[in-house]
Amino acid sequence: MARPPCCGEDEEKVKKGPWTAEEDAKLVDYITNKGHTNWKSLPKLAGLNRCGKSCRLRWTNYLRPDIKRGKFSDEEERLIINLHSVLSNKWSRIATYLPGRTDNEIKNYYNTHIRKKLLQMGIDPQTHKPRTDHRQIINLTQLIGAAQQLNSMMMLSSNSNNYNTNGIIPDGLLTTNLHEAAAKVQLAQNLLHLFNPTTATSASPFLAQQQLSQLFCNQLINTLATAGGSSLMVNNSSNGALAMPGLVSPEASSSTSLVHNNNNVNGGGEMERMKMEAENNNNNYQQNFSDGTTSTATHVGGEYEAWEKMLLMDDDFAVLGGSGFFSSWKDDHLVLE
DNA sequence: AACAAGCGCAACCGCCTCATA
DNA sequence: GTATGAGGCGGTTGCGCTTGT
Repeated sequence: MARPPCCGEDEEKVKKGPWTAEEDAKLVDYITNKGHTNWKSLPKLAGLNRCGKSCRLRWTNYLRPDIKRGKFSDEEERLIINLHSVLSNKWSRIATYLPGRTDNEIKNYYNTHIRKKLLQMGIDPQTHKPRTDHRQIINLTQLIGAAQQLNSMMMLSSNSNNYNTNGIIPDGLLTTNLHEAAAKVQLAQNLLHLFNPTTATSASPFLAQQQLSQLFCNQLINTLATAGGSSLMVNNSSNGALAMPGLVSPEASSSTSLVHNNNNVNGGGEMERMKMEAENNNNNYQQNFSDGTTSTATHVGGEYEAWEKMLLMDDDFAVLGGSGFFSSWKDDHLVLE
């Protein structure tokens, strides 16, 4: 049975449409003095002929005192793109990283401004991957540069002498740790998926793109092999995904890829899967490291939050923009055929 | 100046989740 | 275990403003 409207039989009497200044004042005045513990009863108590849901939306999206209005800064825009590439359309989650901005505002901004920009650059605004249907390819040189950057990072990560007793590489060497290394691996995987020529049809008219893809894949694979060797990277499962054997899920008897299937189709990919796995395991997720040590992470406010944070904030993480890989994506990295 | 088209954004709609009885 | 309802979320709509012709 369908749920009745939130305002029930009073619906036809309830005002809809734009709010007047007088209504705004009433709502602000009431919430300032009494707060909002029950949105359903609030309109009546505040003297408003509005549905409680409408009041809530008006307050959270417009009247709240901590709302930052005005144009989004470049920094905010970059952050939104980064967040969206990881969280997909989870606007409320994205909004938590932008103080003063509402999910609705971010959603509108993305759908009107950012989406257009990405499309113009040949990037699919939903998947954040290049749109092959528009004969547009990413600058190979830049991608190989990314792979080389990954290489040097992996060299440090793969050497156990670089870690302290906490499993973290000291700042003096590099501000990173195994988790960051895994994030980089995830990047590599994304790139491989992006450019894996086997995903192109043999009838593809874009031979040049395929050749470049093949070249890039070879470069990247060589770079990764040099950096990590078989001790760090293994070929996992039939999909050819690269795995990091240091991190093993509790259920899996063999290495579980941290990096495959990060396709954002369901808004999360592998990281979301790990979270779900953690939830199904009483919010715990055990990490078994190559040196025999283990650590258990919790889902809520725990390791996965940290993971997410790292993926979102790390300047070196390619798909997330920042000052590292693809730092100039905004300006020049796309080459039109 | 008048009109059409496009754009931006506030607001709404309907579904989902979760707490509670 | 189930039903119910409030709150939350993402998708969509529609109106007013701007820009182009």
